[in-house]
Amino acid sequence: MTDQQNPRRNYTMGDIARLAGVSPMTVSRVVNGDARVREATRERVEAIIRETGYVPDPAARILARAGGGRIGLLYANPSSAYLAELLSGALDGARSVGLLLLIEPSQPGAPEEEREAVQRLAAGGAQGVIVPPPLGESAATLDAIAISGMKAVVLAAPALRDGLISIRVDDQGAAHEMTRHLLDLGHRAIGFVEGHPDQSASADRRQGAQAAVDSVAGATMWAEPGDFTYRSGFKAGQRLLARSPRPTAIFASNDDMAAGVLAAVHAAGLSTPGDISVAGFDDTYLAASVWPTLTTIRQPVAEMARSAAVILGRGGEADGPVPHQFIARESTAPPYD
Amino acid sequence: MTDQQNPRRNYTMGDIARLAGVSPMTVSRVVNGDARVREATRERVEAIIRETGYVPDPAARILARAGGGRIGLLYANPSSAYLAELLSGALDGARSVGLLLLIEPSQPGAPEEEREAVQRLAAGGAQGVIVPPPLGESAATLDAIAISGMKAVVLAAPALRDGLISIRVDDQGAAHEMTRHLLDLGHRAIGFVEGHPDQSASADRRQGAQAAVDSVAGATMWAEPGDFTYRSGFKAGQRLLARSPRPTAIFASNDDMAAGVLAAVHAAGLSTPGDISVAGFDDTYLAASVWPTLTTIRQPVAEMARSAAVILGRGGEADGPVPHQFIARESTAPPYD
DNA sequence: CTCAAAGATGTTAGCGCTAACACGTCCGAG
DNA sequence: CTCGGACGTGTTAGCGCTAACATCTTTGAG
Repeated sequence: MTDQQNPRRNYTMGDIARLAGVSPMTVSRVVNGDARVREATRERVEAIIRETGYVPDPAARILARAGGGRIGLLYANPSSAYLAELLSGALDGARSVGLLLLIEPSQPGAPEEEREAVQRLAAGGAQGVIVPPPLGESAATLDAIAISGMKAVVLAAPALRDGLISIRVDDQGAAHEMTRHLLDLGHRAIGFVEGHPDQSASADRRQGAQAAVDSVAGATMWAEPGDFTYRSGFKAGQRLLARSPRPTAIFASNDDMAAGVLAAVHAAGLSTPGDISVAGFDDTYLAASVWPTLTTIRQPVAEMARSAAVILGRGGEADGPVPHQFIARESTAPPYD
Repeated sequence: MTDQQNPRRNYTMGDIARLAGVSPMTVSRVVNGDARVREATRERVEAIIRETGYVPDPAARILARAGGGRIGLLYANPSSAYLAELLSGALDGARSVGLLLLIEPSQPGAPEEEREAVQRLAAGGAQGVIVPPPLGESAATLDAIAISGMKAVVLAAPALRDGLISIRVDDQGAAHEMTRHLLDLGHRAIGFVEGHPDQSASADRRQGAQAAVDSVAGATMWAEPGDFTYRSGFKAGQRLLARSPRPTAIFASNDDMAAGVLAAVHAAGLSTPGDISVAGFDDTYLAASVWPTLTTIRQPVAEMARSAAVILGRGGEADGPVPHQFIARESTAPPYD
């Protein structure tokens, strides 16, 4: 009955269909890239869509898919440096496969909270869930996911359970590469700051670094524990600087800790990279903000999140480790000597 | 009380209605807190809901409200420290008033991108939009919002256009309070690092600080420009430390810059708070991570985002400035002398 | 008691979209 | 020429929920 009443209403699929002289179903096919549409028809519809700026209503889309088409993204507060990238990537990936992204805060370390976050996602109708670190190695979260029956893609962590899909960089290889860089600059006494012991990437990175050091005669590496926080990096840095002989380069397992190391170096009255080279890992926002800017390894978080969303939507597997990238900045240089 | 019931299949409103022996409409009324339901009925339905763990399908809800019930959240990359809090708050607020939150990345400084982000939100059917800094003071974003006809709540910025609602702390008062703290400790030569000139909070904070300094005889303040980045804080810190007489305390307009100042202090071979006290603003994650931890002003970002969502959903106004909180940590102490 | 105004609940009709199937066309094999 | 089937496109029937109105049930004033 009500034909054209609300002027400020957005176009619906029906409007587009009318304008293009086809049925709504054909518009739907065009929008979803269904192959069985004649080229001429497709073009006509696409022209109208472009003209009107039509965007299909996600809610209706989801609903029509009978409860399907929803995926969840868990997020943990502390990794806030990640968050923006994680979010853009996941949002983008979800949009590209026509999924609704449900976003749910979790609280790593509080099993009950973790469980509830997963349950809320399941209750919200999510069929799959993207699990960023450190949740991907938490028993509480993984158990809750298993019970819920959702598919899951874990980011930057191994697939600890059957059915999990893992998307990660080659931590060991990347750490090897960074260490190699320090060795090539001429450093022989290298300090290493480990990541959180509960995350397997920590061990991987350490092993990669160690392997590189072992491959060069006369090179030594001292490792200090850390937990991926600025503070732990600061303390580990202090311990490493107190050693004698003092390392001429310090490689921290992530950027936050590298920034902490930087503070420790300065607090000790030394300079970077003049006295001590410092390297980080992840290439978060921080890496390019601190002074001097950090030489680090770029982990394509947005890309990884996008893939995760696509995999959850279309099915399919991760195809091997995600490529990382070595980023040379100001914090590393040859040892003064 | 976490029942371990299986969330296998998702219940629909019809299921709940059948189990409670009422019509779906009555369940809808209970779920939405409609007053016109007999107490006995309400209780029966609520019991079933609790038992089954039923959660109404957001997509269906939105759809049924005929395009209504959607609000958008713009987000800007650089403010990543904010993001986690912003997101939790907005998500929470949206949920509490039954709205779907559309999240859209924007790119402050790129007018075309900003415009498109707003348009995507409008095309997605958002009726209102939450605008975090620095977008709330960008002409491109504000114009696009005005054209789209969406309501908008700007966070931490003034209402630069008619119809905008602003939610912010009393920047001037908070800065006054922090400066007062430094003065009370005995500092008389105070350095101030300004925020980005395009954000009005920068001027507010500066004025608050200046007013406090002016109220104490013999106290002086030197202000250096900055732009809210770590790097600008570092540089401003260096300039302030080069002054003579050297300030004994430096108040940076946000935590990122305060961290930069800290680095500058250490790079100059000085210590905090022994030689120089340092204070920040915002109380982001960083403030509690750096060493020494920063004395700062807590801005309840999550709370503000939650209110924004609720205001967009229910209508209503912001009621005056949001209360801030002074947080004393390790980075401030009496001047050594 | 009666009747109408409240009060409580049910019915109907979609919201905008997409499965699943039905219906043309047009083709080449027989 | 037929006819089966491939291909394009339209039709039908909801997905789970909520406005708007219809339909009962209470009330309590008169």
